[in-house]
Amino acid sequence: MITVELLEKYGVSKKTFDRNDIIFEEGNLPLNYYQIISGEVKMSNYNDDGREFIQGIFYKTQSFGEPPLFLNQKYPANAIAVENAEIFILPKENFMKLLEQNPKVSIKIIENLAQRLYYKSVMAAEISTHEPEHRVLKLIDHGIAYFNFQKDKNGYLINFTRQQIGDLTGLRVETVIRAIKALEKKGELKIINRKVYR
Amino acid sequence: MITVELLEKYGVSKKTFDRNDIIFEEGNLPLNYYQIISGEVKMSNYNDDGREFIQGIFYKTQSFGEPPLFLNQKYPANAIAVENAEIFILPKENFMKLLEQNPKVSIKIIENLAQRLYYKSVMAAEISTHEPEHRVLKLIDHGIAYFNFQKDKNGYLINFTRQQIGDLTGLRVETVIRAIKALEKKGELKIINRKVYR
DNA sequence: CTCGTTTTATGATTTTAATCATAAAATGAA
DNA sequence: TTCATTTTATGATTAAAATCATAAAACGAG
Repeated sequence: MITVELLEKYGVSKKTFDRNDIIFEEGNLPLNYYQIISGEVKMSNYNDDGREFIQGIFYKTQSFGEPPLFLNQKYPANAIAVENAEIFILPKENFMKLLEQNPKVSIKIIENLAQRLYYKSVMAAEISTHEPEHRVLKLIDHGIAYFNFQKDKNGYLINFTRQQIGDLTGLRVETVIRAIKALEKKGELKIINRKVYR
Repeated sequence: MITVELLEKYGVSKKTFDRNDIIFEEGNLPLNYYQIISGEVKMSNYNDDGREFIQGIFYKTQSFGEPPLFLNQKYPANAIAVENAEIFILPKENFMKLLEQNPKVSIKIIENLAQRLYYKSVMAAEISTHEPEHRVLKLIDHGIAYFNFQKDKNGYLINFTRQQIGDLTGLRVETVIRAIKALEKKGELKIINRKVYR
């Protein structure tokens, strides 16, 4: 998102997180700009009985957690490393100075926020008004365009677990399993030794 | 959002829309920047059997529909006048030139997108993992902060219909009616001749 | 390699909100 | 000011996904 050179010019630091480490927590005030060097990060909420909702999954070069930074509001969700991750951390003041002094970066930020808003619009409509199979398929098709799914001879490998798909679509894991089976039967996707291809 | 003077400098035009007029439609490519002068606009989706999901409601001074403009993507939803509305319309090229030549406007845009992303994050988690009463209350509390609800001696008047609340939370109107009654019984809000106060 | 954990899987049962039916009250356009 | 439409309301019924129970397969840390 923001080039390494520019980040270093403004005093960025690096930090590593192990699988399941918390990067920041819901309810806390934002202090930094975060940009992934390597690994995978999820932003998610937990309701009172521990049920998870995944707001989004982020990969290398992507930033996350900016909205509350711009609004001086508390984080609406937690950021957690899904696998070992290396992350650039830039203190808020430095980040704001960087933005001010480099107007072209603003455009990049706008495009990034616009992209995330677009995803949330699509998924909100799905979750509210469509049945499980439709939701799952929409998530998968969005993922092919914006998550880093790899294509091989069987098609795109959807490298999410059934549980993750459930947490992204507001469905329980059993419902996702049954929806995926039904979609396979309809020829919308393939299951090759438990892995999903589209 | 953007000052009238600046908009006029870049050749903005005004257009009026009657109640239920379509401003733009899902699937179309964005051609303009829209900013409300007066009236009320909703962005919403309809599923196959006509069920509506309202992405957001916008009032005077607010802009809407920018994300696809920045991404050169099709609109993910329709924009419809909820009541007679007067709207500034600035062609895309002019808007982009305005942005380029006025870096401070970018910051305003960023803050606006961040605010909308924040709302969507909160509501997505609600819709996915919480029961009707919780969802309705969260929408109302968000509305007090960000929609233009007016306070009087009974508290904040929630000037949404039960149907609108349903379309914003993914619930059917009967469920919303029952949830509001239950919330009144619990003392979370008041119903004074059919109007909801919080 | 081994063993505990996670993931996928399937069937039975339950719960919850949707749906269906109906109607009174309120609103608004002619 | 009348009449069609919208909004609020309530009860009965249904359908769909959640929940519960259980287990095999796969994975991964040690």
